[in-house]
Amino acid sequence: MTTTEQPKSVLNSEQPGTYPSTGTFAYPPPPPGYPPLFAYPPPVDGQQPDANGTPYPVMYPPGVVYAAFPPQATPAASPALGTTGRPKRKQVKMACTNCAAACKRCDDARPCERCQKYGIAESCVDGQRKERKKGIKRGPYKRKSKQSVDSAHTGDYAPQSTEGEWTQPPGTAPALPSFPHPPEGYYSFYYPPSGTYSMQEGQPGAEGTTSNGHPGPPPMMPLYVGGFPPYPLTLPPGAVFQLPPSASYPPPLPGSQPLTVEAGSAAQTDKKAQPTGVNPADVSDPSANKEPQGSGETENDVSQANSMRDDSGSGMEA
DNA sequence: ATCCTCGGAACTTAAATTGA
DNA sequence: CAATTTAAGTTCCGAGGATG
Repeated sequence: MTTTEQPKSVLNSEQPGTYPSTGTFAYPPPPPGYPPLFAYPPPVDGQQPDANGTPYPVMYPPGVVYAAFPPQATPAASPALGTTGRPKRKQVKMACTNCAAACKRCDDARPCERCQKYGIAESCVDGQRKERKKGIKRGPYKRKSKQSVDSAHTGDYAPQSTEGEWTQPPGTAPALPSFPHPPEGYYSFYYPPSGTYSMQEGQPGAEGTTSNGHPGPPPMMPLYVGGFPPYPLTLPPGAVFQLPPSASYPPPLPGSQPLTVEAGSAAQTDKKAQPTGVNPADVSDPSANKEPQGSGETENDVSQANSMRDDSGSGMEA
C-alpha cells in the first residue's frame, strides 16, 4: 500500500479509519469535562496502530477551535498549491499503454519520454479509455451552501462521519454551525450542531449528545487535546491551538483555562492530565502522524492543548 | 544503483441532479 | 439549460522488492 507520504487533502478525507466502537480502553480517561482526542485507536489485542499511516478519527469535543499554522504551512496559502500544500499534481489526458501499465508518469508526446528512454517507442500508443457507465442512479444531491463552499476553499475542517466518532441521523445533511470564519491562517474545527450526533458506546468520554439539548451551534467545551501513550500526538513546528476571538461564543465553563500552546512545547497547561500535544494537521493529514510515529519516539513532546474560549479576544497570538 | 511492481491517493471529467 | 454535485475511470506517486 502506499503510505500516506503526501499530506492529504483536508477536505477529501473520505476514508476515515475505523475506530473500535466497543471495548475497553487502556488509556487513562481525560479529566472530568474534557472529551478525549485520539490520533490512533487503542491497540487491539496488543496490535500496533497501522504503521502505514492509516488515518484514524480524532474525536473533537463539541465546539469550535482554531488551529493555527505557520504562514508557509497554510494549506491554502498559495493558489498554485493544493490543499495539501504541495503543488497540485498534473496529469496527462491519456497515458500511453506502457506508462499506464507501469503506473508511471507519461507525457503527451508519442512516443513519450519514458518509452523513448526504455527503447519501447514503437509500442508507445494511447490506450482505450473506457466509456463511462450511464444510467447510474444517484441519491439526492446535497447543495453546498455558499459558506461551506467558502470554507472548503479556505481549507476549513468539516466533520466527517466516522465510526465511533459521531453519526449523522439518516437523511440529514451535515450542517455547519454559523460561526464566523476564522482569522487568516487559522482553520476551524466544527462539530455537528447539538442533537445531530451521538457518541458510540464504549468511547471514552462519550457523552451522547451535546449538552445544551437544543438545536443550534454547539456550546464551546473545554478541549482536552493530546494523545495518550504510547500514541502521542505531535504539534508541527509553529502550530498553535487557539480559540476564536469572537465574543459570540458561549462563555467558558467554570474552571477552564484559556489555551495557547506552541508547537513542540513541553509546557503543561493542564495539571489535571498529562496529555501530549496534538497536531492540528494530524487531524486531517494522517501522514503527519507517521513521522513522529516512525521515529519511534514514545517519549513525545508532551505539549498539551487545553483550550477554552478566551473572551478577551486576545487569544490570537499565533 | 537501477528497474520493476503495484496499492492506492490524487486527479479528471462525464453523467446525474438541481434550481432558476 | 447552466450550474453544481457526484463518482467512474485514469494517472502516477512512492514504497518495497528484484536484479546486476
